[in-house]
Amino acid sequence: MIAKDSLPVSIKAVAARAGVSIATVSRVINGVANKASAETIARVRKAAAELDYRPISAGRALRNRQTHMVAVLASNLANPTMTAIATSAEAALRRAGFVMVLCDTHDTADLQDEYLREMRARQAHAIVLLGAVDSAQLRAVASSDMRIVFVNRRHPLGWQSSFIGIDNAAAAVELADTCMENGYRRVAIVHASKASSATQERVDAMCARFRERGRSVSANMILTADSTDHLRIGLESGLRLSGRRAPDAVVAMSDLIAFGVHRALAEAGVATFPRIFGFDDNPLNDWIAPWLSSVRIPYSDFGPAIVDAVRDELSAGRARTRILPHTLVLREGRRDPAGTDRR
Amino acid sequence: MIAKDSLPVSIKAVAARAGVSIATVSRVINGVANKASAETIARVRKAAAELDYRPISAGRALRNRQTHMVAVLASNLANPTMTAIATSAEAALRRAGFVMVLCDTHDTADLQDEYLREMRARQAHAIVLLGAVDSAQLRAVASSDMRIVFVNRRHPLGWQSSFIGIDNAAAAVELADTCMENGYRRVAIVHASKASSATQERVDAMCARFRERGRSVSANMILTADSTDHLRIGLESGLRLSGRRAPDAVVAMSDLIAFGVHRALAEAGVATFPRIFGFDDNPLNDWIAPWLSSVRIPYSDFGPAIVDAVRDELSAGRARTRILPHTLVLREGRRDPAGTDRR
DNA sequence: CCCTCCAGGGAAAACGTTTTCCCTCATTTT
DNA sequence: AAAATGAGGGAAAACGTTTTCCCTGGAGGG
Repeated sequence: MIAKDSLPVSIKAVAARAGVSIATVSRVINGVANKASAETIARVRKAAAELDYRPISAGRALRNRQTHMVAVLASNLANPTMTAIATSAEAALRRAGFVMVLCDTHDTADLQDEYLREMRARQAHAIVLLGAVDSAQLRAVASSDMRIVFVNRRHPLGWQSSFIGIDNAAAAVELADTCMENGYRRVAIVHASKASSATQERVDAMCARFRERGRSVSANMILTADSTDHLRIGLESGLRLSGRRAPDAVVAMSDLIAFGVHRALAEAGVATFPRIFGFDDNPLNDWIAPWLSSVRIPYSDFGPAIVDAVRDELSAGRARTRILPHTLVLREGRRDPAGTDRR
Repeated sequence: MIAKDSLPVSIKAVAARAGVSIATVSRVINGVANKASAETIARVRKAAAELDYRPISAGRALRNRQTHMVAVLASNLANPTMTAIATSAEAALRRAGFVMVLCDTHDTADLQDEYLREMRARQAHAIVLLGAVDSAQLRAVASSDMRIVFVNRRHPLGWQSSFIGIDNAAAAVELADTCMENGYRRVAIVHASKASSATQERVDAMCARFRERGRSVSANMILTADSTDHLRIGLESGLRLSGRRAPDAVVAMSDLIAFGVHRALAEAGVATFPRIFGFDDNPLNDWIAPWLSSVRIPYSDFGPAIVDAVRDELSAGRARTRILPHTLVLREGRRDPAGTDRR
């Protein structure tokens, strides 16, 4: 086997080896019909294969003014659910011929802006905002031709835009109903910032449902904490909760929050453990959180949906909303450290 | 506020607006000294700011034959530890002026090859192999000038190369010693494919240590399963384990494997629960796996180390090995579903 | 007063593609 | 037999940068 040239092989090299012009090579590579004889095609293919040629993407990008690159801007990669969605996106994008660049905005406008600008400069094919936050560039970008897809959280300003997510209100209603059917009378709600449309929708829908069924929702049963770290929010809220008369159930607006609550209650050594509900259904729950019931987001459906959205935005559709089906996963596993399950 | 041009603003526009040539704009943007008067610099800066100009990266890439893009090829993004490292890498790379493209090779040679070729075509600044597998392109790429950094797993063929990871042998010895100090006489070892240098080193070092201290290591206490899914490996091994006389301790070569083992034992309803050890120390362990002791990999140190490696490879160093410090995190939390902790 | 040198800045080449023209034959149609 | 058509393929422009030359004017030194 011959050692490869250390300098990258360009279309010129292939053309020379095949004895044709670079135009012909380009056309063969791109499968342009009726522009080369079968014999020429074969010769070019052979030369390309022998040299292990692959077009440098910078040249293509310059000419075509677009790369086959999709940027995923996630608000928090420490959240396993985000990475699960990103993982699904990666696979689907690869199958569709894209590569994924993954960015963590840490839920800040500054970082999101920085990345939006960077991705514009890199001519990303599309940008997926996995948990968008309001920011200057986000507004500016609306007037450009940039393809943007919102996932989980809608546009912070409510502007019309492509969206992928679950029906948060419906899921919240299901949770409320489940609580009432199980006879839980004292239900605590723990949530992160309501700047997130998802959180807002969930909390609002739950409260509305309770009231609709004639239950009052006391304000001090709705807890939150000033942080972007869901674990911490859960922990702090859980500690505050453990100081009072115990609730029958706790509904956390994300699994991470639920983890925090659970830990707080466990460490506080509460006597009776409440039923705990979450959102997302972390892929690991079956394995390590058998005490957690959760609204499962269909991670693996997100990838394909994102690819669809990216393609749609390209053609015409613009601003389609895709609601993916969620499932309420009820788990009955041990719920407290002492093993004194109440059922 | 004026609506932005929908067509991207190029260096030409800035030059026109500032009344200078594009050469000057380029030099000002790139901070080339002694090539522009203070006044000119100010004018160019102003024009660039007003147009919100940022150089299209394709142009740069073409000219400079390199992008500021680092590809991270992970063997399994479903593993939270991998994503934790990737997350750390993302942050560090961003601070260093790079963007990260994240790829999942699913531990297959085909996908790794496909991505290696793709990233060569995209002129990635460097490639980080987070769990490399042997593949044709991996061998081919050695003779090119591509910068490659191996993380966690060394080069599958043992070739000299940049490496970042922990001292697996030392950690394994610590684990073995801990087991012996605690008086665990029947210790089971569960591992994934030994094609991974990390796994190999861990298992070998543990066995060696046991023998060194005069303990025999019976083959039927070393379990594995034919899968790349660590959870499944753990589950299957755990089920086999639960059919026999219970071990005092189980050492899993990754936390995911440990999760699988734990679930198997819990579902099998074993009477006495063994102490369980893992590797990686999943960031969520403190919250949801208080029964798991684990060798903590310093995730957040990986990002900076990767950036260093990427820079080193550039200049001269080539093939430096960076061993990051691990910690054995011992947890004493409830270990079994029935709460009958043995201590 | 002449020469040298330097700061400041422009023209143009080069990077690797894709695609639009254009040209040349050979074949078919009138 | 002349004309139209079409297949096959090449030359060159264009995409947006960076950087190498080159030019000009003025300051400093002899």
